[in-house]
Amino acid sequence: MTKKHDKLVDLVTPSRPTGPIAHRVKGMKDIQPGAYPAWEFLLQSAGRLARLRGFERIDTPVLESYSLYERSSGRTSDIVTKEMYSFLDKSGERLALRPEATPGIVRAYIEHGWFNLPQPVKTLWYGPLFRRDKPQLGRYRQHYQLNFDIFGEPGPLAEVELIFLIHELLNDWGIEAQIDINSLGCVDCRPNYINELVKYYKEKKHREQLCPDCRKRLIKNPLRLLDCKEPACEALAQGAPQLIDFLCEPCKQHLVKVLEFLDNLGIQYNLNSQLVRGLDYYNRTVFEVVMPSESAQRPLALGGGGRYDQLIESLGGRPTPACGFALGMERLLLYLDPHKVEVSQTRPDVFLAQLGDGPRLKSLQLFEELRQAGLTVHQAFTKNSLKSQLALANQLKVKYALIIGQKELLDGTILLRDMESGSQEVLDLKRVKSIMLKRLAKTK
RNA sequence: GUGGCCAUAGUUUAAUGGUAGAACAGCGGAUUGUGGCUCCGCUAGUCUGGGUUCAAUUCCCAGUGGCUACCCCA
Repeated sequence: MTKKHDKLVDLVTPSRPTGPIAHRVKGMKDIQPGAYPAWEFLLQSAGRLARLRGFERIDTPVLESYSLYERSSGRTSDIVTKEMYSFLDKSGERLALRPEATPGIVRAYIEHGWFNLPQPVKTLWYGPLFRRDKPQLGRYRQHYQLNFDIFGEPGPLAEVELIFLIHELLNDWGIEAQIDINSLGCVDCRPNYINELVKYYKEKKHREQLCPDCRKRLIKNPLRLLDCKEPACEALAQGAPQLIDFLCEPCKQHLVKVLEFLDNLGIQYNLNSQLVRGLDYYNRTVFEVVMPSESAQRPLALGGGGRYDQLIESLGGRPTPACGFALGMERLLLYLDPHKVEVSQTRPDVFLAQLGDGPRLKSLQLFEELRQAGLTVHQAFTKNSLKSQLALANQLKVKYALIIGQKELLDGTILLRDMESGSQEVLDLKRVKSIMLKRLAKTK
């Protein structure tokens, strides 16, 4: 039997390495025991609050065709050009590990004809994303995002609803972050602005002062010139034409309406004319949730999003207005109030302790019985000393310990110990289940 | 991708060119069946590969990884 098994292993790993096991891949992260409560807290909270607002949970594949991202995110964006994990499938098709969520969601919207659902369609999406950039605080090559999207709503109410939801979520999580808002205009007015902007920076006296990064930006992504933190560039940006002055009338109205609604709802925001998003598909309203940082020049973004009215059409769907928002899980976890997580944790009900073989057998049965009755039961049947069992019970923060030894087994009884007060009483073994159910119902 | 800092038990760290010390955690024990406090014991470590040297965990180089500031982004 072992022979066969060895052969199998050899087939899988022809040249078995002899050294230490391979290490974790750069930029990847394990979620270790004890870390999950915080993740679950975020997910459950997001799920609950989003559902109340009519968002429905969806998922899309991790693997998509490379061209999806090439077409949607912009051929010049860093995400597509430098950071995507892509490879050639055996079929010859180039595939990619999704670097962002929106294109896949939009693809699904088009492919399954979600425009036939009652509009607007509101979706909640959660999953891992892959970008091969240099790891840093709150940045991993595999990271998790929560995405909220609204399809089919052209009016300012769509982004207002998203921002309101974000506001509620941050509140629920005890995260005091700032919401930045800006408008990027639309296909009609933005080109005019960019022209003006480029013209301004191309003037010789201005161009000569630009930092090397900004010279690249001038060609690649002129909007980014505005938020460079180099002193010289910053000074130049002061005198540069402002996007807001170039917005066409509909865009201006749209922005004003968004801000008006937010004011009415009492949501704090920061109108930030420098805010520019890195992806090509955004138009009109863009927003970011940022956390000011003492060490970095730039605040850490916990999330970002905006309107993308042309994306669906450009991916082959019928023209559909849409907007969306993404929150980075790892970054949220950096600031999540641990107290909120702790409070959300429910303590286990019972720890079953046993002494000796007979009692151990009995407690195995009892364990099943209590578990089926819906109680959270812990045990350590492999441990022998009562001391170590109770120590474990203590660490698990259980409410009650049930102790059964030889004596109890003979008497048909069991000891109930209240782990908080330390008081103990003898119970009839036959009635444990009903007594425990009653007690735990009372404390709830 | 560019720059800076760093690399010792699971974690936080100490020390030395000559057999690595602690704290926390883990496990066990302090008269036989009682947790949280205390005390004691045990387990466990110099990232990898080269070089210098009688001798390297220590010095040098490279790699890898981490942190961090940029770029970019969640």
